[in-house]
Amino acid sequence: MDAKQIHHGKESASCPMDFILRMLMGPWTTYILYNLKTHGPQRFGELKRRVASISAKMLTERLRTLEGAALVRRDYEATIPPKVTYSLTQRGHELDDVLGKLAEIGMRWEAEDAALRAARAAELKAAE
Amino acid sequence: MDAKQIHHGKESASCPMDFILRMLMGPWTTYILYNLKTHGPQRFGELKRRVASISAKMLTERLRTLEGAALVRRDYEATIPPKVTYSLTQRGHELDDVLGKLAEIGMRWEAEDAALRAARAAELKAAE
DNA sequence: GCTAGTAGGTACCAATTCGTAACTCATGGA
DNA sequence: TCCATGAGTTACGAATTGGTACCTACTAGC
Repeated sequence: MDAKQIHHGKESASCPMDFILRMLMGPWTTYILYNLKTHGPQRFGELKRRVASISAKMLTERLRTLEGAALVRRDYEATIPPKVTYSLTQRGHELDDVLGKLAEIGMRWEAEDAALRAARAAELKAAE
Repeated sequence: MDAKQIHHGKESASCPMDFILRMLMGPWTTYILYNLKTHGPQRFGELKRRVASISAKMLTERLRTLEGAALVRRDYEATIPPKVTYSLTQRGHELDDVLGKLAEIGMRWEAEDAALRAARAAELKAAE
């Protein structure tokens, strides 16, 4: 799946977070993880409705990747219609802290930037 | 630069880490941040030699993006030949903790996976 | 009999991404 | 005179990505 990543020689050993970041990225991954964390285990359709603009193809692909990385568990019940529930594994929950910190920093920066923009706008207004 | 990210309605507000993750990703970003953190401020060529297989184009583009996000500072001296030094900003250093934790988790998982593979290999050997 | 819902899979298509190779500018050295 | 250096920029081209539309199987409801 990531053929271009074969290049690195000695550098790869120095950056073990690379794998995780590659996992967390992709426009939808954080939404999925976030939803599974805050709303608990969910079925495919539920998840799809929550992320709204994601396509079924993408959601499937992301979930399969996350499953492959052992961050998400897939429970399949062969009822009719079938019922598939996704939940975070223990490994998935190990990211809670980091994701939380990331969210906190993101919000702080957003607030700082908003304050800066407001200050600049006030400055401009005072100057005219 | 990220035109596809306009879609989200109410969902975007619930995931402020999305911006940061989008920043941290891209095959090279973590290498760059890691190098600037561990080896201190560096010139373009130095950085390029450390990351080895990155192209000048990509390095420039990533550094510009990081600069735009205020994670990296660019100091340009118009000598001949020119001298450009890159360093982490305060904001860049705010990621130190998270990146460290991510690295720690990544290494732990790598070790766990290696142990698992070793166990499976031993099992196979015992079975034959 | 027709449609809707569940959980996807598949084919195709357009856009984006990333790498490679060549070019820039000014100077100092062989 | 030609080449190398530092820090890029630009053009081109191939591969990857992600979206849309359509297909599956099965059953319940109208």
